[in-house]
Amino acid sequence: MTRELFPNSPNKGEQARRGLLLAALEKFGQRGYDNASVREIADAAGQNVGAIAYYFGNKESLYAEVLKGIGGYLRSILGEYANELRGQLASGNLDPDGARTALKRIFRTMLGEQIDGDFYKVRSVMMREQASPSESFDLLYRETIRPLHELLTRILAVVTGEDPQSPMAIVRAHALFGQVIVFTLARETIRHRLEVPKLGPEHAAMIGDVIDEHIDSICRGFTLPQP
Amino acid sequence: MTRELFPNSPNKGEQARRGLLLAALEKFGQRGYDNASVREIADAAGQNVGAIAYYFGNKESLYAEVLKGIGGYLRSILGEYANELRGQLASGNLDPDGARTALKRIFRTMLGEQIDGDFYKVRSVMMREQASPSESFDLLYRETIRPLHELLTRILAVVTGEDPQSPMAIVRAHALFGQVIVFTLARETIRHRLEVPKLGPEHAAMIGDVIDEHIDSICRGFTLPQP
DNA sequence: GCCAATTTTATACAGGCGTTTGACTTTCTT
DNA sequence: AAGAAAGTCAAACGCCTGTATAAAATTGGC
Repeated sequence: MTRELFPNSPNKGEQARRGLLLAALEKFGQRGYDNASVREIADAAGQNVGAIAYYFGNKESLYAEVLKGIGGYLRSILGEYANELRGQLASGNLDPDGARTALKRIFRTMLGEQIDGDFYKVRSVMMREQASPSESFDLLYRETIRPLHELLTRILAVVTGEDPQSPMAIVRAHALFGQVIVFTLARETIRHRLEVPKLGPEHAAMIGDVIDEHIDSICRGFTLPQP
Repeated sequence: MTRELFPNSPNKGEQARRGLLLAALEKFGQRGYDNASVREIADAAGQNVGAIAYYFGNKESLYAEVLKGIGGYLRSILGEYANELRGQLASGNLDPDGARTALKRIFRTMLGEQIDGDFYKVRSVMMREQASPSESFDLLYRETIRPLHELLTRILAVVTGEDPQSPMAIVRAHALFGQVIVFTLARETIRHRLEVPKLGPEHAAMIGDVIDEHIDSICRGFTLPQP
């Protein structure tokens, strides 16, 4: 649960292992699982091809380890705050205003990470997994994606007064979620449309402002009586 | 500009060509560009491997043709209505209420297509292209995605009163767009969360209802004075 | 400094890939 | 019906892949 994708270590073997994991993340992200060859990954890590078999058994297990690392990293981003919110939800100490603020903070954090941070290395792997989930993706979904999605749904349900288990509440949370991750998933589209060579923190801030507005508007639809 | 992904033809050669394109779309969608082998595609089309070289030159050109077909199909879905809206925009005959209705209709149409329709064959290919755009994707972006995105931005700008060329208007349209396509891009996630084996028309309807609400709320944020 | 365990290395292997080739069959034109 | 054009097909090519092997080099504990 550190902010490091893969923890460092003084051991020689562990360092080689870590180097392979980092190189694998990079190459899998850049070129996809199939296009990234084990030789290429080993070269990028300054290792021999055999090292992958030695440390991970085979290519697929290396990939599974990379996904595990991604899961831990993603959880670490929102980890403490998410637990805090879970506590407030459990004790009933989250009112609609607090829930609205929490949503905005979560989305801001996600946006910041996705546009700066090490996330860019993680992004492509995640996107490819959404397009064609591997067996290892199940683990990532169960341990990382679903808990976050459930948390979002429960927070939003505080605002809307819906049952957080109801399909509509889940769909609503997913739609809101979509407003954020579309800037990751369809990153090239928005980058082209804004005609910028690269999305930076200033874009993350502006996107955050727009999404804040939308969150406020949508929430107001529930707290204000319908006209 | 038909609703057929690839037009049929009485010619023998054209039929073989079409069979290869359909099989290629299916296989590229199921397994990705690299994993779908030319032998596999040819088999699925009931053709010999050499047929791909004969009709398309090589695998990459076959893929480019598939992407072209996808572009035409996507344009055909909203084609007439989009042109109608462009006319209304050009003549200034679109008021905020009409714009809001148009947004809802466009999103409903997209949702319906993405959940039923032939779109499911197209979806995986599109998702993979977002993860790692090929050279052929540029064409798809320029001729299909960008025009739709620009249209959405202009319609939304009628409601918000923003300059449709301004970054905020573009970002706002992208966020709204995200609410819809997240049900395609992160389809597995919502399917798991709703605990259904398959998303059907009834889900498309419910999702449409939720998104309509959100559109209305967000638009009301601009038409009503801030409290 | 030694020995055992760990790590690194080069090489080999079988299999699948996209593509090419050239002979063959079918279809169309006149 | 004949000849040309279009389409089909099996076989083979060179290349790259993931993995296995076994020898060589390095490391760490005593």
